[in-house]
Amino acid sequence: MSHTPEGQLFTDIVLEVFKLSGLLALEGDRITDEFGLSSARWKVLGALSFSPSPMTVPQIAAAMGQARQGVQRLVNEMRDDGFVVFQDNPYHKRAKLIALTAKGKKTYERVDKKQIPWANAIATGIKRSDLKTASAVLIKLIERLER
Amino acid sequence: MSHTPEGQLFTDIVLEVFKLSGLLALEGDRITDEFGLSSARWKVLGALSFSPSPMTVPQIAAAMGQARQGVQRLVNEMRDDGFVVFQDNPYHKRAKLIALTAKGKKTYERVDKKQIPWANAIATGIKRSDLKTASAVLIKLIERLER
DNA sequence: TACAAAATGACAACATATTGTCAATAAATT
DNA sequence: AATTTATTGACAATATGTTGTCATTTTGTA
Repeated sequence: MSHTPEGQLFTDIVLEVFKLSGLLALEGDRITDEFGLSSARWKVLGALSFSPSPMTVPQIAAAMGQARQGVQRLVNEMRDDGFVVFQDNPYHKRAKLIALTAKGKKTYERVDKKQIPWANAIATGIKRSDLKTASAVLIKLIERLER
Repeated sequence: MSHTPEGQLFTDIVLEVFKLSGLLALEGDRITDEFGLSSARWKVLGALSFSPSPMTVPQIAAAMGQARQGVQRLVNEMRDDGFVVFQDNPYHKRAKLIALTAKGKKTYERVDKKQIPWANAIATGIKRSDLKTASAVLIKLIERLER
């Protein structure tokens, strides 16, 4: 048995995703450093910012595609540093709702502002349609791996 | 200042890459576990397998987009476990050449065989041209981040 | 309702990966 | 050739992330 053409292309993409993920984490650390954040913490703030309502730790972990225990540790530290706050969950005694504090919101906005010119510069000159296709393919792959 | 359409799409891709990378590492650990490997070790074997000649640790790290120290630790452990061997480098006294042992080659082939049907299944039904586009976009982004 | 199964947070162990430092080696510069 | 700069491996500290266990709480089911 050998790779189908599609299977081979997917295998190529796997290697590229690993490499790109490492490079992006490095750059994310640089961008967020001055705000007391890191790539990992930035991702948590992002998940909370995109959500219309506070989330529990397992929900954040699912959104990030990570184990809940690692996210729990990050969230605990970010609470100690004042970026998030734990709210009582009326529907669940154990699973607190994690909400952004004013500091958390403000910091995320500052990072976002700093990130914009960087993102624009990197994406310049790549066809919009190609970026859309790449994004759609990645989403499809994520869906297939989540099951 | 706000995101250009391309910049916004790139930002979406960043989040997708992070999530996909985590999911792929999980699946890679499962696939390689029975062979005494992990996603991280699999990537090292892959870098060596793709190269026509033995590589030094810094070369492997560059190919993987990672810090050399982490790769050094992996390589040292993989030598202890018999997957790779250090060869004298005629051009460099300190930087040994890392080569696959027979066990390393054989193991990589076995993992590859096990990985093929998985890759084919996941990629089935996604347009070949879309996969090609996604791969090309990722490569472009990697190049821009490496500088 | 009562009981079994799943979810959650706390804690610990371990794997992965970056950053920093140091001494030895190699490469570049003057 | 001599000196400076960069590279490399070893080692340590730290951050990130997975896995496993346990007690508690929640959810599903008989």
